[in-house]
Amino acid sequence: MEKFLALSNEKQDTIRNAALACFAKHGYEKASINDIAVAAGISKASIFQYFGNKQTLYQYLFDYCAAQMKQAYNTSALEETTDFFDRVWEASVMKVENLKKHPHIASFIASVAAEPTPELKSAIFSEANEKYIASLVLHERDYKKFRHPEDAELVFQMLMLLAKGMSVQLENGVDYDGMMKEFREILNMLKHNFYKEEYLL
Amino acid sequence: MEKFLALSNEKQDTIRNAALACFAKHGYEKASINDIAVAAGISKASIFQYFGNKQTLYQYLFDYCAAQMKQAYNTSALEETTDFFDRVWEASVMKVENLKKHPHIASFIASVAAEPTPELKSAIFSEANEKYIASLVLHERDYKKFRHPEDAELVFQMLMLLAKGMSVQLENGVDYDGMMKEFREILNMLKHNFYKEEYLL
DNA sequence: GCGCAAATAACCGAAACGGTCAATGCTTAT
DNA sequence: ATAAGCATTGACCGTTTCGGTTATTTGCGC
Repeated sequence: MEKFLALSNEKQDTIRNAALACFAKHGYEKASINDIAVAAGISKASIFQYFGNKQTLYQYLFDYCAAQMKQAYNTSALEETTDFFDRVWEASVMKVENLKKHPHIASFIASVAAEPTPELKSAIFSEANEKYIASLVLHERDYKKFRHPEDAELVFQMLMLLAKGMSVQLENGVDYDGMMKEFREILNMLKHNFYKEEYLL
Repeated sequence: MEKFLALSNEKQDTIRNAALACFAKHGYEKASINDIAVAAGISKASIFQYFGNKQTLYQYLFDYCAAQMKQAYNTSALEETTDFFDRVWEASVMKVENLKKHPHIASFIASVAAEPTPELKSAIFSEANEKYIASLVLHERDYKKFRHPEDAELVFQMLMLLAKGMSVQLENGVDYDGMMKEFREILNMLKHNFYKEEYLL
């Protein structure tokens, strides 16, 4: 594996992305090293040169993704933002920026959770991370801004579902910036309809 | 193929579901007849007895899904319902009931669209169907009920995204009834916050 | 027990699998 | 220019699995 880490960063990225995409799409068993090699534009033998065997490559990708996902969120920025909808927006931007940089990590992690041999660490870790971010976004002190304070939690759950829908769209090739622009408009609209007038500037 | 149609409906269903799930998960190339046979609890040879070859089976499933999806929506009921949010609810119930009955059709159709040899008929047909339902749900005459009539279209787009998010959750094993209950609550909440008071009973 | 169709175990050649290795380039130091 | 050194790969290994066929077994009405 030192062989692989000695490569240029761009080449590492190409290979990682090819492997992540293949494993995500086909799962561990059905993704062949040859598929990955072709997708990466290198020879099959090179991959064995770099990683020794299929399992080691898979484990490496998993560790890489776990590390990358921890970096994805800037939690301190979230803590400093005072408005609920602004925090939702910030967290979404962080998520999408990360998705732009590493387009296949999310679907790879999702596919690991679906493996018949579930190292469910992945699902658990990934879910725990999401829950943690969620807990940073919704606070009780946000409730009072709502015309009907009891709506706040349901609005939040709705926004989580909305985010899932957006992720699907992005995976299907919808453009990032257009999607984010629409999402920004949705947040503004929700704010104007759900907040008391005194909290709208 | 007459051999297959002579089977009992339950057995047909078992085999179809197994095949749909395998093709949806792995795609045409990587889904093997053996996978399907094991999933269906019958022998590989039987599948060839019924369908002759892999391609014929795939084509049969595609035709079957297309036919099934046309039946899924009761458009006349939609046309008779006068309130926007009620129509959204009705269309969602139809979609979810269909998903309960035929759990793998949606993902199979989605996977056909992702085939490297895209008979893009599937994507086009499926999308056209969705667009048509959408056109039945939102009418201009709904706008006036909104506190801000210009919000109506964006609310609708938001609800479409929300539906996508819900589909993801359902595919991941979240229970149907709980999800639908939450969605009903969301719709009520939106209605109460977006409609003018005079339109709330 | 017999006849017959439905189901399958056993099998086919071909292809693809994970993995190895000797031969090729491609640098770089002399 | 050349030889050493190393990253890269085409060709190959034994094994498994592929789509598809065939010969045998099974279950069932009579």
